[in-house]
Amino acid sequence: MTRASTIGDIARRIGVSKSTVSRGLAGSSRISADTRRRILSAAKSLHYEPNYLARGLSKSRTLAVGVILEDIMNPFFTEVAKGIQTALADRGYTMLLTSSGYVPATELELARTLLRYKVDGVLITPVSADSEAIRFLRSHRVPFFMMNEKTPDRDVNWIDSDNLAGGALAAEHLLGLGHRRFLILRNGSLHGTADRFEGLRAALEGGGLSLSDQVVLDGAVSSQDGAGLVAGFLEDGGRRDMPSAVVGCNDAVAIGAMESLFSHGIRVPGDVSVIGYDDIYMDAFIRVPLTTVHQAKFRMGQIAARGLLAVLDGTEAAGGRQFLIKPKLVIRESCREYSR
Amino acid sequence: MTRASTIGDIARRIGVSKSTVSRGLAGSSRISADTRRRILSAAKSLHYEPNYLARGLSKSRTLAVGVILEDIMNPFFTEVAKGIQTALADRGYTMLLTSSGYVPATELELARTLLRYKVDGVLITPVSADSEAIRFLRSHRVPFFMMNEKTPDRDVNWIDSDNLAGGALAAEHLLGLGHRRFLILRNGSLHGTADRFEGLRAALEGGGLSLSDQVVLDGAVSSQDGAGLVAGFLEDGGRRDMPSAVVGCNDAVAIGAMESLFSHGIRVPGDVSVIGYDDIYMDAFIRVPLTTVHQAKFRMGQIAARGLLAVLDGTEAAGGRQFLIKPKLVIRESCREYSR
DNA sequence: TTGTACGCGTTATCAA
DNA sequence: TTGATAACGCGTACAA
Repeated sequence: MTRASTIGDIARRIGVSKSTVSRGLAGSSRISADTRRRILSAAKSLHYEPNYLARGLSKSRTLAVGVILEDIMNPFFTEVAKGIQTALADRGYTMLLTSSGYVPATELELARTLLRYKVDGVLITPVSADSEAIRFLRSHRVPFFMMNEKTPDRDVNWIDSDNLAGGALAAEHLLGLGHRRFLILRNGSLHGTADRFEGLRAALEGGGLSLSDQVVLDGAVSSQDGAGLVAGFLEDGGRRDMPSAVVGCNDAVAIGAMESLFSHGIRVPGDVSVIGYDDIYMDAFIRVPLTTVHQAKFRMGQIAARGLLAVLDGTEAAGGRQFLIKPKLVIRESCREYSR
Repeated sequence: MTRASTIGDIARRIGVSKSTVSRGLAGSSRISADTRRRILSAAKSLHYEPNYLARGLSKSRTLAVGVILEDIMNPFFTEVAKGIQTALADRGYTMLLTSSGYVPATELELARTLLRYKVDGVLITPVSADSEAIRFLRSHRVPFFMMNEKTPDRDVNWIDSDNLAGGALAAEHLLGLGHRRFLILRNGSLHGTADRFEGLRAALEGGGLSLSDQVVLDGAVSSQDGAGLVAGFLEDGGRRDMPSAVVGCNDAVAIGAMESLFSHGIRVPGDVSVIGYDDIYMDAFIRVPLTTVHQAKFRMGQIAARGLLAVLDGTEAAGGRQFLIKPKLVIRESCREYSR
């Protein structure tokens, strides 16, 4: 295994010093046109590639940004990643992508690893706004941007969609269709979905309904969870008293729930309406195209990445950039007017 | 912004040399229990984190593996990534995940970037077995493993599913259901799907059919492509002579095609049968659950990652590990017996 | 068991 | 315009 060539090899080849080669490669102005040409040609024939470890060590900047997503299998997050990717590529930054699987310990481990690789900054959809990973990033003073999550803290950067408004949007749609009893699949430990639940609750009470009349199941995050919770409810006698609408805290959960309803012989939207949250691309393809609340995922990633870069450039203060995106209702086929 | 602490800081704090600290943190045996304890405690109170750039530079190993996928939005690839991730994590390696978007120039750029970050090896689902990225990796002698692709080259590592057999599997299923005319959505420039097409062709001809009687549309890779190709065909007069079955070169394409059929008032499987390839998780959730050919995605990633690690360990030769996985048919609801 | 000295590949500072 | 030298943080051969 032949060693990769370095600026030292180039220097030796054409008889100049390493510093001259470094300047030539960096496109510095203080260098003669001729030596620059010789340097470039030698670099090419030696298949030279710069060593970013050495460069990073020397400059204390790596041009790499770490990204921690909650679940790489959920198209919501990968679309956010695409937004990040384009924004970073525009500026010559590299994206180091990782996935926590919603596990706080993994999230912390990933933050730690990224820090050790000396990324210049981190973009993260945290499990919660005060997860250990977030505290870790803060205590180590790594520039970072939270996505899909918010916090009252004034010195943290975040971009989130207005989950309270979104939850209300979903509730009002169902109320408008005449629904009065709901099966709500939430996740109390994920702040974003907790807010959606709050918005929902407020809208229900605004409509004169009591939360205590609703069925609330906690712990939903994946489509498996959604299917499992619904199956458990139905097989546990819930069938006799089935609510007329199911509310998923995200689309994955709603899709799983819908599938479970079908396999128990319950039709959507004939017997029961289902609504989700996120507007992932597959919503249009599923068994019954899903009515949901749209989030601007690509833009979320893009804005967060650009905000982080602004911080890294030093053109922005280190913290306190905060964005709240308005969600909007997307009506497809999974919700229908309630008929006794 | 306070500088991150280093082994030098620890050394100064407790009055030993940097090498002693290095040994202490590495868990070397040649060190007294007492100094080790003092080192560890100082490291903790200083919030020390090792600098992987420096370590990598010094050891010429980074414990990082680069991964280049074709499309991070396609669940096929993210499931492969999960397999990789678990295999790498078991061994303390970090996964650097990237996505080429099927663009050869991007793929090359990513390979180059990963090399510059001095990853120990690369796992890649290449656009083709002799893409520039692959040639780049070979010429730079980076240990790598191709996934979802194969080559006759004896010294390249790869794992692929038997696409010829898989294509035949799909064809034989449809033939068995009585179908005789097919709309085939292929992609000639992606070797894997080209093989599927070959297997399909062979099976058709084995069944006494001629390829020239079939409708073959090229350039399919995403669900948008599938939808667009079908829409183009239908709106261009294909409707009058619609084949009884559509074959997608992957599930994304098949799902897009199915959606387009529906929006043109053609029922699946009532009027037309649809078959895909990959068995991505959403196949079960879509409008008409998709009959498809299963690929062991998670295992593919896992095997490739373990194979690469074996090479890095030096326990295996640098090249020539090759795996062909048998695909299998998964029957759902999108294909039905042909009736007149 | 511990310390000294050097190398990894690059950039930056200063002098020539 | 160029070169010598130090520095980035860590690991390691060698010496003590």
